Amino acid sequence: MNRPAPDLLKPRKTPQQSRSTVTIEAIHTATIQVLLADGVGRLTTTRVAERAGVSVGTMYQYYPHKQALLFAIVERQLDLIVRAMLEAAERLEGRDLRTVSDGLATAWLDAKMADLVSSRAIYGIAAEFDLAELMSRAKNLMVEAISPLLRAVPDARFADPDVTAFMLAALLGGTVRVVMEVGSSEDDLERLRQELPRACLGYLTMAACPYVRQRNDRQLLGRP
Amino acid sequence: MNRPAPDLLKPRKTPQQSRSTVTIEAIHTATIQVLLADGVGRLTTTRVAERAGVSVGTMYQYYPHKQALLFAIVERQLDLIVRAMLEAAERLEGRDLRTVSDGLATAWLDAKMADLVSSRAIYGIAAEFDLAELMSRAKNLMVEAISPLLRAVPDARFADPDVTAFMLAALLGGTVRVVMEVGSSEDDLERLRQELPRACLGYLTMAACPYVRQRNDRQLLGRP
DNA sequence: ACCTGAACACCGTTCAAGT
DNA sequence: ACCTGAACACCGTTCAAGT
Repeated sequence: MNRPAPDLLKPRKTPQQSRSTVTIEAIHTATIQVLLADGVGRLTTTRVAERAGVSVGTMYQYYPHKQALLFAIVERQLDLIVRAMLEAAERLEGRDLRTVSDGLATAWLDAKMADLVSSRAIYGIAAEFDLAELMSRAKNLMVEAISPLLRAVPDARFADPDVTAFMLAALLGGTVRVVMEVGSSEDDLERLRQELPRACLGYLTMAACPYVRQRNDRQLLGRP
Repeated sequence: MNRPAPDLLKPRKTPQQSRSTVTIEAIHTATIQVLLADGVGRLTTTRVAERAGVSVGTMYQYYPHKQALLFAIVERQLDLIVRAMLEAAERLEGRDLRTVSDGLATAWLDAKMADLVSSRAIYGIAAEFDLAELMSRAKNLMVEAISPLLRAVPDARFADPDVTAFMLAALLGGTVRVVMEVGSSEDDLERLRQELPRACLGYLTMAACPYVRQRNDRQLLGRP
């Protein structure tokens, strides 16, 4: 509903002189500062401009709306997380199911928990404007990384690695999101940390072909 | 951040005469209509009041903010879902692990998919204002329903049913949410429908004590 | 008890005028 | 090429005046 054309979300002007690059940077960091200090609800264009030391008009030369300010921040954060997952995927290529499962789950948790404040802030922003496309892109990247990883697991075969990767990405992303949004005491986060890897392994085991499941399960019995 | 006191979200005035009850109802349905017709972004107090056939001032006698309008809708929707889950829990009491797992997953999916439009609209609203408390309450109710259910499963023992219930609720809620937010083609929803029950069972099997896992797994091999 | 709607404060966005 | 800030349109909320 009411989604702006994608290119409108990008800075509308590319810097030609060095001073404008500085301006863009200043606006960007000012947005983060205001976001952390006052929350999304109190983030106004005037406040950001003031903090950045420029006039509102200047801001509108580089960011076409208020949304674009927030968009830039979310984009950077999603980038960090996607990169962490791609690195994990590379590192885990060819390892066994349990290692892959654990590796993905903890990589995801680490990436999200690394900057709790930013993560929470971003979930706070989420529906303030339309993040669907941005999230969708990030998710596709994850699926594209996980899918071949699943194919390369030596001790399991998946009927449809693409579907499994899709579901796994949704499971990881969604579970963490809900826990963080719901308020999430330290206890809750600790539980999440313990249980997410199990959920991940549980699903993957279930999605793998049956004989694998049995084999893998016997291994698990070895180490309670 | 910047959460209004809970009681401010409720109607500030209880109807004394029958005409005000009518007014409240009119405002409520007008909000839904505007939401569905124009989206959250275009929902304004004037528009709602106009559609309800009252003046803005009247609206503010019963709903202290714009947020309260949306709050009322989300509350009703969450209520429906929670109720569906409680009923499912009652129905599943004492059944075996697989039945319980499947029952919960499909009850959840059915409740969410029953009114796709509303569900999406609600996720769209979600961060527009602070739903944390509302969501938290709904989640607690679910955990309280699931936890005893897990205890009553005859063919499995859980080390900590509360933790498992907590995680299961997060898993169900989050996964569906992410898939719906990301845009979700019909294909994606179909995949979700197929995979969520497996994820649910996978996690529960993993969370159950090992000997159960093995037993349950043999059963599964019987019916591929 | 309930309703009205002009009035107020505030915010996002623009644009004519500057360097 | 880049910046300024008054001006405009719009929206959430209030309150004195009505029935």
